[in-house]
Amino acid sequence: MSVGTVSRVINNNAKVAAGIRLRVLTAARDLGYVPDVIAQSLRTNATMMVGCILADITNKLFMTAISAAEAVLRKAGYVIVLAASNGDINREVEILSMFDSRRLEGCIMTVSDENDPRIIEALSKLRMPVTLLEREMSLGIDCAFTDQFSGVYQAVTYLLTLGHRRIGLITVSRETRPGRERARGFRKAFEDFQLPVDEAWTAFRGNSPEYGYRVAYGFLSAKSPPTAIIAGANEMVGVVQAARALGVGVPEALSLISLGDTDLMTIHSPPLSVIRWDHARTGELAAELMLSRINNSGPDDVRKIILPTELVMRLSCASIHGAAGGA
Amino acid sequence: MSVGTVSRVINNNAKVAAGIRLRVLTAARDLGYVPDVIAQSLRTNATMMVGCILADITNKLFMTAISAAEAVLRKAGYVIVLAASNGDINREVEILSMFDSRRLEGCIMTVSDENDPRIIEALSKLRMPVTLLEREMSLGIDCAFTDQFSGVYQAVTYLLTLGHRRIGLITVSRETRPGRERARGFRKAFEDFQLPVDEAWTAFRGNSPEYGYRVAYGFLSAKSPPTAIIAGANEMVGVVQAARALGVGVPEALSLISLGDTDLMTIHSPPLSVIRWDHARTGELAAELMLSRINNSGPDDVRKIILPTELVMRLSCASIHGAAGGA
DNA sequence: GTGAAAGCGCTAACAC
DNA sequence: GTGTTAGCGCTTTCAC
Repeated sequence: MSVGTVSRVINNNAKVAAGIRLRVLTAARDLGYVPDVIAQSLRTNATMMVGCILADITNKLFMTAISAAEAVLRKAGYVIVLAASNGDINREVEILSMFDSRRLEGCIMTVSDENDPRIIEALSKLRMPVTLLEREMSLGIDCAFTDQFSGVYQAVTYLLTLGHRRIGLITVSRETRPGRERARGFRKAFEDFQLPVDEAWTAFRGNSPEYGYRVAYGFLSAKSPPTAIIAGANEMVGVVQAARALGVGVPEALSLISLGDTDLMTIHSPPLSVIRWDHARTGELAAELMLSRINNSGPDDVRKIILPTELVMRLSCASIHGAAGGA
Repeated sequence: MSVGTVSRVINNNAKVAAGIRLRVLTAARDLGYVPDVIAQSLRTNATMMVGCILADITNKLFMTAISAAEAVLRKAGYVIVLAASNGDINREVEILSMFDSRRLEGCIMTVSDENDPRIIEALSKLRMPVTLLEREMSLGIDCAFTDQFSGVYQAVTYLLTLGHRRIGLITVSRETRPGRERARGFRKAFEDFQLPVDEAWTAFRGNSPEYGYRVAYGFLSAKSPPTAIIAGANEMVGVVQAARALGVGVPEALSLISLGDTDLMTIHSPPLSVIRWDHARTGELAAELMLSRINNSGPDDVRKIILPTELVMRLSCASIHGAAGGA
């Protein structure tokens, strides 16, 4: 009963005599033997770990994706190493190189700026595969994201139809796919209505309630303020607070649409209309992309998965002509 | 320039001639050399990883603690391996043994049942140190938790003072410290008021909006329903929805106090009074306990850290004698 | 079907 | 100060 044999039964690989196998197994149990994954990793070059980098690991929407990713990765024997970047590119680069030296087999992440040369360089000289979550880069990197263009396009179109013309948009940076696509959807909706695009009420430095509050407070204090605001789920918290602070009624004086659905949106009264998508599915798909990349299965070319968004009408949007209504 | 020397400059340990050191460093940079942490780990027995197990990694309040823990662990060179148990003890045991075979150096976790023999056995034969987050066990395990007894005691006392007598409590299982302490605080408040403890309106199978909804719906449909409900932050979402569904006004007909503060509580109108505590601090302290355990610094005996809670009065509680009010 | 032995990339003890 | 070497716990040829 040599170490080789033990190894064989542990990995129940080759054919081992049933008797020996049993003896090894019982001995292992009795001794409380646990294979040392570190040593295995050194030998096999497989650490069975994938990294995840998020700007904020406290964000429920993103963590919903990570949670789903964790479930599929776990099923494949992988474990998740989680790190927060706070939206700092330097930290992202740092974490990436740390993941690299720890030999993680892949990384699912949200870069904070798709165009920053530092991250581009880091990513291009990385030995492990990366899958982007809600991000897109021209580096031959797989990604899974949602159709924020259509989401905002739909939201703006809806508001335009209700008669709104001064429409606010408070969201994340355009250095990132969602911000860029949202800006694009915003413009396109105006254009398709043959209306001049009015970007006076757009703000792209989100992602926090504080930012939402500050910007919305400014917007709503103007001489002729926007009559509707579309905001990211995080920023929306601040928007609602600003409206309340200024005594601006929803939806009579201000229509609201959140980009991303949370408990908060239905608790608000009136319940907020939202652009919604399946965060968990995003994470699942990102994990599957990752796994097939790790296993070298699947096609060799870059894969980009795009998921739909939908407009959920609740009661936070009113017609500008006076009558309140949810549709 | 031998491997030994290289190792020495990488770990800038012993004295290496400045010239050699420089040569090694530049060579390393030019070749893009990254030390293999796996090999280091095998050799030094230090993986520089600590695990975290949460029932739900989507829970913002707990992730706030983990995020803070991650920050302090990172400063010490550690990385976090995150796993979700879904509140399933078997999975907790499984994850623990997986962490063990991966040689993680420690684990910060929330067990789902402090009394389950399976987890007790697993924990007692674990080679790595464990720190409990919001949990307490009699196994000589360090823990960091908040004073939920006082929180609920304060909340109930406040409501009793306002004249409420039928008070609901919807929260997590008593197999877990917070549930147990909340139950204790509930009873104690009644006793100190010389009032019979009325546990008709308590429910201890939370932790979800759905549960909150179901229970609150039942409570509020009774012939003489509770006039106040205290509920965990998650459950509170459902409580609010149930109240709305049944047309029960807050605070006129129902006073509400949330156990745990979230954006949601201030967005609700009227803003909800809450029992609040510092989630981030909890995580920080758990991480510090962990580090000192790993480094064998600090005293050898079990350390239990208890953090305060506070009552934040907003506008969701009314006097039972008719007049609404926040205090 | 099983044992012996090499070697994964590193660190640390030991010589010099 | 620096080079040499053993060995961390495992997997995987290669003999038998």
